[in-house]
Formats: sequence, C-alpha cells, structure tokens
Amino acid sequence: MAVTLAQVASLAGVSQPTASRVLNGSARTPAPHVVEAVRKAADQLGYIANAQAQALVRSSSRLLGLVVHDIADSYFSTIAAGVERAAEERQLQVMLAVTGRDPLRELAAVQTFISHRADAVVMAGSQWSGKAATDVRGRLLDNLERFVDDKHGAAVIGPRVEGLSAVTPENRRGAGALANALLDAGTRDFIVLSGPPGLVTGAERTAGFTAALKRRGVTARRVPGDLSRDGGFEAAQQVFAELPSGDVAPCLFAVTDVMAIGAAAAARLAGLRIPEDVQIAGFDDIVTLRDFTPGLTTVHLPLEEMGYRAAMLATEGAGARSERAPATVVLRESTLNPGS
Amino acid sequence: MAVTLAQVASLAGVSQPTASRVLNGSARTPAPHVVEAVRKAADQLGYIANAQAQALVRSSSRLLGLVVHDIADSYFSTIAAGVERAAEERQLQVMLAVTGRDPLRELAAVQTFISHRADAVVMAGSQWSGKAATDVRGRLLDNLERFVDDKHGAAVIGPRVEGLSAVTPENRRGAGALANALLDAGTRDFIVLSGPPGLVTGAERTAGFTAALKRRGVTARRVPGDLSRDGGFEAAQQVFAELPSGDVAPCLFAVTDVMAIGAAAAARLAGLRIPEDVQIAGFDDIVTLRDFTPGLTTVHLPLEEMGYRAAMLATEGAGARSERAPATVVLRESTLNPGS
DNA sequence: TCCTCCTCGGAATGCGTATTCCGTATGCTG
DNA sequence: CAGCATACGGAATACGCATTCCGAGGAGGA
Repeated sequence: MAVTLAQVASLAGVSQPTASRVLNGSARTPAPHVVEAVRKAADQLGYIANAQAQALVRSSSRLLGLVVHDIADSYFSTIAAGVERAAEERQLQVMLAVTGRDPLRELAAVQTFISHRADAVVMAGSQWSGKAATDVRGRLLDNLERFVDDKHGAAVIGPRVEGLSAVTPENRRGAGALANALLDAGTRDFIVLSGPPGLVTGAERTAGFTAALKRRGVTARRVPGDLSRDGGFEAAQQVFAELPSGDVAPCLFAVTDVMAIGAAAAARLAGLRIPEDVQIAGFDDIVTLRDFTPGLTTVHLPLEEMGYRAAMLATEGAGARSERAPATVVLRESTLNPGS
Repeated sequence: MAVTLAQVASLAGVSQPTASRVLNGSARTPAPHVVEAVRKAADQLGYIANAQAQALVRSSSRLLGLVVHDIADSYFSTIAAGVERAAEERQLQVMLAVTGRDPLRELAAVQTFISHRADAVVMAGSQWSGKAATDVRGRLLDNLERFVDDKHGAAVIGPRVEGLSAVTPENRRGAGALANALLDAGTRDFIVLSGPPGLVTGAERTAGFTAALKRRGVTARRVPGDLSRDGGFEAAQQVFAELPSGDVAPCLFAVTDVMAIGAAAAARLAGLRIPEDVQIAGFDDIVTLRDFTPGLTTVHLPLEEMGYRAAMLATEGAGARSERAPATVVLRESTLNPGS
C-alpha cells in the first residue's frame, strides 16, 4: 500500500485533517511549526496524494478525456498535442481513447470517461450519418448531454452538435475556395476522392468542392474510398485504371491529405508524373506535407490550435460555445499547370 | 450529481450492496427477478459506475500511464498506438503525458500517474545522461521504485533501467549494421548528425555507427543538433556550408528519421541531389518515410509493436522483464552509389 | 478581572463503491 | 416432521481524503 495522509499525520504527531490542510491546498493554514513537521514527515515517507480519493470527495477529477480515431494518424496526433498543451495549462491530466472509427468504441470511450468522472471531454473525430450510426450516436449524445448537465464540459472538433461546444473547421468553405483557386489556375477536369460514404467530414468537403465547381459550370465524378493512405491509393489506382490511355489525367482532390499521399503513391507507381500527368490536392495540411515531394496543394487547417481551443472550450464551463477553424488554401507544385 | 448506486438500488427496491452485485461483477449473483429489477432501474436512471470510488475500494484504477516526449512526433504517436492497443486488450484506460524532453515535466508526469494510482506506467522517451538530469532522474527512479514495490508495473522503452521492465531497441547493433551495409556499398565518407549531447539514444546510435566504421578503418565527424526536423535541417546546413565547393558530399547519418528528413530538406535547399550529391540515412523507419521521396535509407524499428510489448510487460505483474526490439537495416535510394 | 471574539487542532462525517458478516427463509436429508 | 445446510438480501464497514463542526486556549477590550 502506498503512504496515506493518516500515516504522515501520525508520524508528524498531528491529526489527519491538519496534514491535509498542510499538504493539499486548504483555506486554513496551520501554524508554521506544524507545517514544517508535516512537510518533513511527508517528505520522509514519500507521500503522494491519492487522486482517486481526492476526486471522490472533491467531485472533480482533474481529468480530461480525449477521443481520437487513430493516434498514429498525424491529423489526430497534432490535435492531441494541442489538447495536451491546453490540459497542461489547466493542470489537467489527459485520458486518451482510440476508436478506430468504430461508433461502438466511441460510445464505450465516452462512457469510460464519464465513469472516471472526467471534468471535460474532447471528441476529435469525424461523425457519421446513416441509420446504424445514428442509433449508437444517439446513446452517445444522451450520455454527453447528461454529462454537461452535471456541470461538466464537452467539446467536439467537427460539425456542431446541439448543446456541446465545438471547433468547426470550414470544410465547405475551404474546399470551395480550393476549387475556385484550381479553376482560376485553369484546371477544368476533376475527380473527388470523397472518403467513405456516410462520413460527414468527407461529405462536407466533397459538397463544398463540387458546389463551387458547379457554380462555374464544372462537374466532377466522385470516387469513394477509405479515409486512409491505402484508401487514397486504391481509389487513385481505380481512377488510373479506367483512364483512357493517352488522355490527360484529371486533377484528383482527396478529401484528406493522407488519402492524397496515397494517391500520389499510386500515381508514381502508375508512372504518372505530378503535376504534368496528374494533379493532386488534399485537405488538412498535415505536418507530413512539409517535406513531401512534390509539394502537395491542400487546404490548411490549424490542427494544433484546434485541439487547444477545443480543450479550452471544454474546460471553460461557460456553456456551449462554438468557434470556427479557418481553412486557407495552400497551392503547391502538385497542381501547377504548365501554362502558368 | 451523477446517478449513484444507492439511487439505483432505491428505485429498484433493493439495498445498495445488491445493486452492486448485479451491476459490477461480483462473486455472488442475486436472484433473477432482482437482477432484472436492478438492471431496469440502472437503465432508466442511466447509471454509470464511479470509477474513482471503485478504484478507491478495489485499490486498482484500471489506468495505464504513458509518458512521451512529443505526441505529434510520429515516432511517439506510433508507439502510443501500440500502447493503446495493449491497453484496450487489457481493459485499461490510457493516461497520456507529454514532456517535451523536459526531465522535470517527466518527473511531474510520473508523480501524477502515481497519484492517480495507475496500475502501470510506460515511459517512452530517450534518457539523458549528465549531472542536472541525473538528479531529477534519481527522484523519478525513486518514485518508480516505490511504485513497483507496491505491486504496480513499469516499463521503459529504451535502455534498460535497473528494476524496471524494458523494451530496448538495438540501437548500437542497428547503427553498426547500417554502417557496415553502407561500407559494403562502397561509401567511405561519413558525418553523423548525432542529436543533442547527453541524450542516450543518440549517443548509442552514434557509438554503434562509428564503432563499426572504425573496425574497418573509417572515421566520421559528428555534428550535434536538436532531435527534430529542424535540428537535422540546421545540422545539415552547417555541414553543407563548410563543404569545399565541388567536393563530393559525405553520407549523412542522422540518428533519427525526423532529423534525416530535415537534412534532406536542407540538401534540397542547397541544390544538392540525393543521392548523387549527398547521401542521407536515418533511424527508426517512421511511417512518414513510406511515401517520402527519395526513399530514405534507415534502420527499421517495430515501433507499434514496441509500444504494445512495453505495455504488456508493464501490466504483466511478473517482475521486471526485458525484451529487445530488433533493428533491421533498410537500404533505399538515398544512399545509392552510382557504381552499384 | 471578566467576558467576548478569534485562532487553531482534532473529532466526526461523507464522497460512492465493494465486501465481509449476519440473519432469515428456503430446500433438502433422514 | 425435525434438523441442518444453503442461498440470498441487507447492515455495517473500509478505502483515503476534504471539510464542517466543535472545543479549548489565547488575545484583546471594558
């Protein structure tokens, strides 16, 4: 057993409450000689307060729950870094849950956080639409609703959710701006690698992109695929396979940078040069792109800051607040037209 | 306030212990109709057990502490993914702490974990030698020692530590094998980007590399630098600046892939082609390299598996065990010699 | 000098749960 | 039908700590 406050008190020759007052911030400060005696005893015994017991009586655990789909994905790990920074500032400990895009695991994660009486929860991860997901999601939201009603905080990174704080990336707007920028550069032929059907983030980006195109009289085909490097790879391969040989390849807009990277790999494998034979654009501007060649055109999202802001909103306690994360187009070599 | 077991019991018309027996696995199972009544009441109220209270009485928190230097670094995030997988298997919740390579924050993180009475702790992060670090580290190890004496588990990813479990990457051996492979390929001129002075991992890799070189009569200069992309960038820039123009550049061995990526960026900026004008090799084989061009020669480490194994060792309870993580040389284009 | 107010330690209590211990009711054996 | 074992629900308790309440002692004012 670890050292308890009572043991420290006993060694110091005082009562347990007195030891508590000395060691763990209290409104009352005992006399100097008592303080010293307790400090000495605690030091000698190597006392470390039991956070569980403190949480139980204080009804605050100093814990922050973070839900991500895949911590090895640099999109999420960058967000996690921002959340961590905020947590550090707020003196909170982060509990991490990885869901692998499984709504059931997502639900389980949130329940675990509630079970640990986390002070706040941040959910970074795209949402699903559709029946099956909606059912599980309903239960998840029920839980979160009760959670915030109990004076806890919850924030989502993604589309707004009724009653929760949110940091919402400008998916539609960013994708639309990208489409316009590409159109301005003279590109006319597009294919959207749109991610898995039912995924809100992918759908929004696809919608924003195609809507902007349509406004200028251009249409684009959509090719679904998993929201991963391999998903992008396979989707792109499919596109290339169907391509009439000799034709100029279209510009591929992958709704995610990791998909774009996969698409770039597929292009390389197919012997297509970027951007001469095929153009590629992504979304997110993950840090990996910094040294990726050729430079990938993308839409920048302040991921670290988004994590930070979400964690701050979740821990502010002032009800549900929403913020938008600005998306900015970043044009790089991968969409360069020969003319310009 | 959240729903308590007593409330559930009251609604179900039974006593609190009975409700406890129904809802949270006990040796005794109440009568079927009682079970049903309790289940129904719990469902109706949306009862979620208070993990803090359970931890207090069970003296097991089902928490696993993970210490990393930088969660946004794909080296650590990959390890974290492995730890998460193990935690999921063991039904543990991961608490994440980020230290930014600061020994003091490392100490604070471990104390927080102990304070939360984590069942196990995994420390992924290179260790420091030197006086200042040794002092803080001593206190850290004192804490961990008491921790494991209390029937808890602790594992380190990195050089072995007395009394703790460890997953130790073959730094020396891997770096030596890389040196030999490069020598075999005909390369003779090397510079080691050795990371920050005092960092054990960097030192080991540097030592393994130079020792293998020396065995075959080759010596190499060392250039220190931060263990990051920018650190590699700056170190490489320094090397290039000192390079007599027209000379063939040496092969740069960066003790970390992220440094190697930085070095590659510096090379590109300096107008040096890889591998024609300068060769570059790294260490770790982080996932980012998969689609990096040119393909970077490196030493592969099974990072995800290392995280997994460390977490398993930490939670096995069978005293301190050690494993070695195999390092395998991966030759790619970045060290191709024109002759071969 | 006496009374009041304030200070400061300690005893008691409660946080939510698991578990030990008891008492009662039931089933079974002889 | 008597006697005993067994099953099952509830009261009590402990986990480690913060906090409220109380009592004793001291300081200050009248």
